[in-house]
Amino acid sequence: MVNIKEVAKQAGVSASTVSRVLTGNIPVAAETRQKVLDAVKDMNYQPNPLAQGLKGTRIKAIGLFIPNVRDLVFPAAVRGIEDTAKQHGYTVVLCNTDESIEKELSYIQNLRRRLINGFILSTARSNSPHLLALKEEKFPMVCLIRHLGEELDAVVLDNRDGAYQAVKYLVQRGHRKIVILNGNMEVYLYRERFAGYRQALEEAGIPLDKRLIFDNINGWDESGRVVRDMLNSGVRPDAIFGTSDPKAIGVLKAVKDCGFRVPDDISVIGFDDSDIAAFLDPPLTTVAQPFYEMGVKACEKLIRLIESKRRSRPKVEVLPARLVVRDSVR
Amino acid sequence: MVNIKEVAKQAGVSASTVSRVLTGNIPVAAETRQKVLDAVKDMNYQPNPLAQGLKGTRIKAIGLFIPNVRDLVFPAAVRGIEDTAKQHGYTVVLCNTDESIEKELSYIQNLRRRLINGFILSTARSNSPHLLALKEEKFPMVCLIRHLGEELDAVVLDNRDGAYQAVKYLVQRGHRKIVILNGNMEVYLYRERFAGYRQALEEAGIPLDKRLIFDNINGWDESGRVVRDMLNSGVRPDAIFGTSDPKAIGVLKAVKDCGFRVPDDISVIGFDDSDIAAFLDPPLTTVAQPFYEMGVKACEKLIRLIESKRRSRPKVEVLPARLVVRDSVR
DNA sequence: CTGAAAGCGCTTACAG
DNA sequence: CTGAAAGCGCTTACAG
Repeated sequence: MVNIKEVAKQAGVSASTVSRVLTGNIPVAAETRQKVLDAVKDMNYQPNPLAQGLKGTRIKAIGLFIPNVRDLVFPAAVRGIEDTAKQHGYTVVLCNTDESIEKELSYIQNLRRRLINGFILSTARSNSPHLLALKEEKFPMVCLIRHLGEELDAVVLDNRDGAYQAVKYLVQRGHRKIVILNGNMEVYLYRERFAGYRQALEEAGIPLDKRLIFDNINGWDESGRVVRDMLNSGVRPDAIFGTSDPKAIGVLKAVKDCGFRVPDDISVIGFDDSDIAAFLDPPLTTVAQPFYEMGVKACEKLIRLIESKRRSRPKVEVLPARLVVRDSVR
Repeated sequence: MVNIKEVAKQAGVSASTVSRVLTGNIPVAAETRQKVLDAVKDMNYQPNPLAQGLKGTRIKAIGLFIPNVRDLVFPAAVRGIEDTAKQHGYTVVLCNTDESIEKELSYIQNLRRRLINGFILSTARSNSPHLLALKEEKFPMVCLIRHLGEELDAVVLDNRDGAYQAVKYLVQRGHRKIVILNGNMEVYLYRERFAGYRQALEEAGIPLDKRLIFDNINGWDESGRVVRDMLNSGVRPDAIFGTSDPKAIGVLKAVKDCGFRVPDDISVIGFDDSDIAAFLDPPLTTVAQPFYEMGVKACEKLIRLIESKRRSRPKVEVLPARLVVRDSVR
């Protein structure tokens, strides 16, 4: 690999000059500049980012924390982030945290030292002191999809309203006995979605029924199991609200496995509008979360944070939720 | 961030000594060693990987090229890779190439200079001179899922046999008019799958029928469109073989949209056994490609390549395909 | 076994 | 506008 000295030699200038034309913020005579540019092109020279990084220049990389790429919902966001990063010359390091604090810590340990200029976090529970600590160090970071309150920049959906819209729609269609399959209530977004559920029911004068409320459910296997147990035990709801598409997918299958039709016997509604939603049978009615766009926004926000000198106050950007009506609700 | 000098000072030794105990391959007196370790622990010191990288030490990062994380099939492989990488202290940089040579080139340009120790490529078409060139430079790399012949290490499935098993199964179940929806024939793996299709038909004495063979089809939208057109034009196959699960998913929907039942009227078979396959309706019969395990294997192979001095001859590891029978074939 | 020195490939004050 | 020098934080021959 050719280095700056060899380029300097070929161009007949000093290494300093080469560096100056390449970094670009210090003026160089047009003629000299051209000679350097020619040599650079000729030798196909590219500065070593490690050396640049050592000098404090940007290494142009960001760390992305998500629970699991393998979850239906994250790839679209990841793609939005990566596309945006690439566009700005940044590289993205993927970290699967499985929502484990230990894993997060070990990634942070590993990446913190200048190998990365900032983080996008899609992983936060309410108690994340290690993340707040990073924030204290002025490490650029933005939360995506999930967030930790007002202290950190974030791009999130209006989760309460999304759930509200979903359940309100169910109510409007005449359903009253509405099951909610919710995620871990330690995660802010699930608390919000529950709040939306409750609000819609309250407005309709439908009392909360503990037997219809299921917490801390993850993914399709778990949601399927819960629904099967419920149905087998004789409970017979009008509709089931899965607070994520994976949960709704588990519901779809479990309901049919138990001999009921969707939506004729039981309506199902999801949350996410993942890529597969329209291809399910029946096509899933669900609340859209524009993952790709959210990824783009989060990444742009982060790069702005990294590249701007002064810190402005953190802002959490709340995007509107939108119900996508397909055929899984009667 | 504390650096090696400060640690040396606290431990009362030279920076050289600190470096020696940390890298570990040069002997240090037990007592000195302990002092250093104490200081390191005390100050929570971690060497700056940038500086280490500059000196030629491993930066411990790998670049992962896939067409698109958002495709159903890649996340599981990505996860296998990332888990393995993490276990070995490596970091993975995700690159979505969209099968574009230009994108690949720009990633290579960007990552080559020591920011990455090697590549995992899941992206190769048959003409990939830029990848072969990397290989020439002795850059460690391994192909995953797709490969480029014998010159490069690789972990792939026995694609021909997988397709053969699928179509043979169809034939055994009494189907004769079997449509194949195949991918881009420039991709080796799709040529192989086609070969398997042909072989199974030949063995059964069923002549190839051009009207049942569709090439260069990508993803569910395209496959759905093709199937709808075919069905509307009056062609009525016994079975449809989608050479990837996404294609099969498009088929499932299109067939039903056209008023036919799966599998009663038309059987459908896929390839991949993606996570969602069992949750489709009907659950999809498909050829399993153990993505996670393949990711693990590829990553281990790459790390071995990176960390071993001498190059051994490239080996392509071909894993056996396995048909997973569910309910989409009559 | 240990320290002082050189050097990895850059960038950026410091002179001129 | 340009060059020589120092320095980023390490590692590793070179002496001792």
